[in-house]
Amino acid sequence: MEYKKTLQLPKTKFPMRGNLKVREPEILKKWDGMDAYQKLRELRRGKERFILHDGPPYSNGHIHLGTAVNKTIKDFIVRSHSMMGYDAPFVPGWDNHGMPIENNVTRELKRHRRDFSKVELRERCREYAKKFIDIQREEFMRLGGWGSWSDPYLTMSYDYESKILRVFGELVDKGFICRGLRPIHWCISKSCTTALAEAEIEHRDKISHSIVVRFPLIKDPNQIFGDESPEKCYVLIWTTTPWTIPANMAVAVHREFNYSLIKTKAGDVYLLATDRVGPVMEMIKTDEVDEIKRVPGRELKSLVFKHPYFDRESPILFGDHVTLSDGTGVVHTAPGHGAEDFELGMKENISIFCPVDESGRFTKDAEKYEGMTVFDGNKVVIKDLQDNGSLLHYERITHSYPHCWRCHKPVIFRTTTQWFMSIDHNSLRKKSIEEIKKVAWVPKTSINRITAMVENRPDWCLSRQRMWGVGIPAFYCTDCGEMNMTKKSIDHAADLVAEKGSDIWFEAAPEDLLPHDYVCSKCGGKNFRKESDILDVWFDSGSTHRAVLEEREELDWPCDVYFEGSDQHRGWFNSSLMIAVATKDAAPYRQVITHGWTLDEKGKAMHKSHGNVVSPLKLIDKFGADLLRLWIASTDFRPDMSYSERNMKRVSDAYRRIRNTFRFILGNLSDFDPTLHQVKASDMREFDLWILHRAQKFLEKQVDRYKNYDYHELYQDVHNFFAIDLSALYLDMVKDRLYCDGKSSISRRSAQTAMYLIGKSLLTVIAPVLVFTSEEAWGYFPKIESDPESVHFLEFVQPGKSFINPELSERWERLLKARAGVTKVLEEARSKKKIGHSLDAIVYIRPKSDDLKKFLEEYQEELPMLFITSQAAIVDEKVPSDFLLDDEDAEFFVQSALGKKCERCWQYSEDVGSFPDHQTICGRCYRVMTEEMGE
RNA sequence: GGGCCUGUAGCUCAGUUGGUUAGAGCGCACGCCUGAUAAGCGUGAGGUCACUGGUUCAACUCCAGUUAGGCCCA
Repeated sequence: MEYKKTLQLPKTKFPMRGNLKVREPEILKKWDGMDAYQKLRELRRGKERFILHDGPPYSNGHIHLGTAVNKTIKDFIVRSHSMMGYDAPFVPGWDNHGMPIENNVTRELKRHRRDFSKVELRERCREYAKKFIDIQREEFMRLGGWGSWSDPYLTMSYDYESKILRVFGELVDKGFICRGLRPIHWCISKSCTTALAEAEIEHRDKISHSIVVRFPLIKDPNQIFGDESPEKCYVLIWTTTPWTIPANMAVAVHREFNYSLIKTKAGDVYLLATDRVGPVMEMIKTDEVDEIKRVPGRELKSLVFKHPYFDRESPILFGDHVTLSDGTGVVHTAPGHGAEDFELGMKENISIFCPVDESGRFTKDAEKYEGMTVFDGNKVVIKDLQDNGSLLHYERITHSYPHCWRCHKPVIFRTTTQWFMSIDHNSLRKKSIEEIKKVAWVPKTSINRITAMVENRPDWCLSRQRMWGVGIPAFYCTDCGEMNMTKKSIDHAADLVAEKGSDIWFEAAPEDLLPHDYVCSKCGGKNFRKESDILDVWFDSGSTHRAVLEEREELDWPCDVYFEGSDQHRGWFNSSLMIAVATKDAAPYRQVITHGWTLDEKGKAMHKSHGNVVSPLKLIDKFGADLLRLWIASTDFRPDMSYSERNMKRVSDAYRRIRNTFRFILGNLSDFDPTLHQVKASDMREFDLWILHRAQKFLEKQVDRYKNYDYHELYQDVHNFFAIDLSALYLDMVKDRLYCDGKSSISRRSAQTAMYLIGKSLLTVIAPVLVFTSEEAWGYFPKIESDPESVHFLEFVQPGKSFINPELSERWERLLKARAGVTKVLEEARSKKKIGHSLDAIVYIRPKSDDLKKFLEEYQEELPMLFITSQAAIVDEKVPSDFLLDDEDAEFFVQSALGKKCERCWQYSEDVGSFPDHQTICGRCYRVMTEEMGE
């Protein structure tokens, strides 16, 4: 007879292999069909809210690995909180305006761009942005994240654009907005031609011209140079931007440094910092020199030098920014072309001279250089200096220099009239720092970064000389030139934008953008010109909390969490904070979590030019979204995350373990109906209660992991629980009962009850990470009436606190310790070919203490199950055996199992053969066959 | 150049206020099973805790410096 057919072997259609590439899209379709996200909202309606506010990615290009990591962890956060019972909505958003899109659009049009009006170009930008919103939405959704994808927030939506203007209006009203002449980074490349914000600058190496130049002395009222003939006296300066020489207005020294007068063999006298004499003399290749005088910097006051070739004075000024780290200790000062130079110039009432236009060409103020670009001008300036003998040294050097983050070209400093948000108005900076202290920063150290950021940031330059964005709603009176902008005029514009979009600003005539009968506040004139600058896109995204948190019914201001990459300390965390504190006196977030960057296998940043960029789309195609999600969960996101194929392999293995364990559980629950077959705890087997205790403890811990965002520890714990507690221990040992005991026996139902309770709990605990697999398994899982159609609608399920039983747990831990000795001695016997399967063996244990002996004897019945041997015995004397192990608690001996192998359960037993109608099976199986199987 | 962060077995992570031979899982090696089978089980080998110096009776843990990498800035 084929006894195999009388066993309850696992039976399930849940496939062993994930085949995620095919299955995940099916599940997505299912979710779409049931409107899953909305349904979850309804289920959680009225519950306490947990709001994660999505930072908007830029709607340009496909998603990359970093974006995938960001959105996926956001999904972990949102889903886990939803499973904790919160109403946790997720409203995704996109940042749409800005240079990159404008550049791409104009680049596509090439030279035809001039045939298009601003409004037409903006229309193209809008289409471009829309295209990538759709692309990225598809890509994000494929990752498995739930959210209001059909109704995201977009910074280019009319409502949003209108809200930007209203927020701007509030700032105007409160006095935060001002116009001013400022030196700013300026990109002169054809595609940009704009002011750049701090965040739009990247530093990279550049080859520059390093020059040392002498400026002749013209005024020396205090006789610093003494009797030296004035036409031989000079001050030395060093610069790496020769093109700023035409804009030189002064030379700066440090009060606290010493300066030397150096006389060369040729009789020239040079003024420079004492500490710089050596290096500079070496540079200009003059070593035969005498120091004829040493003067404290403060005494150099009133010296005036002459511009090397323009008829212009260049007086000595004092500046704290002067250093001795390189150069001559005397700084060439061009207030039109540098931040510190500008500040010094303002302070000392030096004219802010900026003879360079927006395309980087010298203006007529630069006289002979008019029309040249500054970078071409470099060479001409150097030649001019050389020709008139002012150039003492020239070389090319490589140094770190600011570049435009979009076109990657070097930028220049240029002083222009810009719009600013004042960071110190109304104590904004101070208040912001106070607000920072009230926010929970994760990791804790990130508070250092944001604080330093806010303490040191300059005023926010809000204007951009571009067209793809929200126009700054200012008007200039064409009669008197007065700038006109009030909260009322801005609100009027905002109303129009709400209705027609910000295009209206570019389309309509000024009078159609102003309230009726509006007149110039200064002269009463009625003719206006519109401001042509637009707002910095960081202003758009810095307003999300106002335009989204505040405006959406399902969201709240402030929100619970911002979660972004660590670069956003300077970006979104900062801009959001500025606007929030300025307009609402508080931070827009209670907690800010930052994640590191995704690096390649070697820990290097991913760059297109390095060819080490990993596409999440390719990974999904190859491995499936759940595997990508599992990799993300497995890696601590706080430092940087290093991606490699090797890691993906490791995660695949872990995934298979998890999947197969579920498959085994499902297979063994195929005949289990929880409403009919659950065994109450008091009737359950002790071993089943032990695993329920373990599971309960484990699951409680994992909820804390979710609360603390410790997904990588959760991953480790989950994997260990599956691999050790379940697969290696519990499930392996319980197989005999599941397979061989009577189908409806209480021992089997007891095991099934444990597996059912644990299985359901585990599905919920992995659900936030393995969104697809948990859903798929849920489809095969035994249900009760109240079970929802999606596992993601559940709150975290646990077997119950009543299963916590430390005393019982301690006893089973002790038994498992004995088991460790047994497996070792079995391995010894196996390696010598004495046994194959552990059921081939009987194990004898000779405890070294009476206590252990007594304890093991209590569990005599359970020992064979525990060891998966046919028999186990506690003995007082040594047992003759070649296979023994002596550990600190006991001695272990192995012999061949007694009796014959039962054909049904494969255990050896001495009663095999004693049942005439079933000659090849043991007593236990005989009873099952005759009584429970009703034979 | 400055600020902040990171560096524990091949991989991913633990390691409580400094205190006995630094842990886990995976991977790897070897073996078993063939009633979870493109599965399952067992045993075992892997670490000068980035480096150097210091504090201490004692340092992966504290301090200083170096080095490698990251983000932000100049």
